Amino acid sequence: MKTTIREERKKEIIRGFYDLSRLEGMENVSIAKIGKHLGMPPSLIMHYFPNKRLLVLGLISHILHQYQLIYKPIINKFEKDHKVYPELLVNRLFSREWNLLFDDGVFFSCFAMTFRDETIKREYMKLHLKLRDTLKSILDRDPVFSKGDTALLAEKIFVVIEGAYYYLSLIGDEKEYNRKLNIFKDQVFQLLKLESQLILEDSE
Amino acid sequence: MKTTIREERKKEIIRGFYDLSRLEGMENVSIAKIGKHLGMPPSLIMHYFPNKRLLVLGLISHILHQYQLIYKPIINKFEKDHKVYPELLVNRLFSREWNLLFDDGVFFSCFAMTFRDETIKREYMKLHLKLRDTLKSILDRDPVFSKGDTALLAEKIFVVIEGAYYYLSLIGDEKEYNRKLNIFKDQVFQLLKLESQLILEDSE
DNA sequence: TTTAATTTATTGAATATTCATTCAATATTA
DNA sequence: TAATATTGAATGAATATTCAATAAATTAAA
Repeated sequence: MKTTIREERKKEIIRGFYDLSRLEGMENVSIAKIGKHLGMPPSLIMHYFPNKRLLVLGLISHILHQYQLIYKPIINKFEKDHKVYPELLVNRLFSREWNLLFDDGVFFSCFAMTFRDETIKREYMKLHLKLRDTLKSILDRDPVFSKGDTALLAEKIFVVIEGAYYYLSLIGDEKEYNRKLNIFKDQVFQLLKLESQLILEDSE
Repeated sequence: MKTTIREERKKEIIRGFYDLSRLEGMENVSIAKIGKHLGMPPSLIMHYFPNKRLLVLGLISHILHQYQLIYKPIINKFEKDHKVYPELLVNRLFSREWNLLFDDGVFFSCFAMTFRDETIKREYMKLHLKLRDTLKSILDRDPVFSKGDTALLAEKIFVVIEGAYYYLSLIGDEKEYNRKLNIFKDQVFQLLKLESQLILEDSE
């Protein structure tokens, strides 16, 4: 276990960076602040992350990993089943229990960096492709949906999910939030319903 | 015209802030840099914007105003007509000529601030409500669509537009970009078609 | 197994640079 | 004459990063 201390410390630092970003906003977090927060000198942070960009890159991997985890329970649920129940799927795709575990502000701060850093852009791209692919494989296991273009359907579903994720983040009022959330859930539900109708009609 | 110099200068400063943000990323733009870029001392900037937050707020108003302008030609086109041609509408909603006039990186940098600043959040919210309202009023002028829930339809359309705006910004490859763009255009087209079908069926 | 050598982890002080902001003085306009 | 616009110099605080020194852990030699 040569690298155990090293890896532990790196994780600890990124975790501290994330926690502070959540509290104060990413653009207001400095290496000195992370050091103070974790009770270590800034020079130790620089020892593990030789410059700030590498630290930011580390945070982004962390964020994207966390984001991906959100969809883990969805996958697990559907891994046993070989049939997709649209209501169930929609509810899970829009479930926001994880909201407590994940900071949207940090996510979008990192996303904004996408426009100035190709490496970061690729990381985000990879995540989005993976999410679509996961949904595709869920649909592929269903006897009906697998007859259609599951990749296409996954694209159409995720564009609504992500548009909703973006737009709903602006809404403070809970009632209004839920009203709109239900609109978008219904919209995805319609996509699923329409697709299965078309497939069933074709096979007649 | 007492305030003409004042207002001109403020515009100039915000314009400089925007230009630099575009070039170097918003988080890397300081008051000193704006000053150098415009050939004026930082103290003059502080004269018009007593602190940086006010300057950022000014930039955000500018951005959101520009963003809104994107949809001006769409509105103008449909203001004369009292009929909505779905293909035409979709093409215009997804038209990206304005991409050259508008920096997405700055837009999302400002959007990220939404999570830490209620004033900024409200500004963004206002913009999004206005865009939906504009589309609603276009649909309201159409004899068919006006019989349905135009506000609901506008929500469903914009969530796709905004999801696409977000997602497509990650895609560099032009072919792939256009392939996906067409998927989302088709998706909105389907929303419009389905809605008019339902209305026409109901009225029989 | 103990010791010596070497690599890695940690510290704290110091660096130059950049940051937003202040201020008093001068120039311009109303 | 009064208000506003503009300048340039100065501020202290915060920034990322460097460096030399010490402590701890790991490896190699005895």
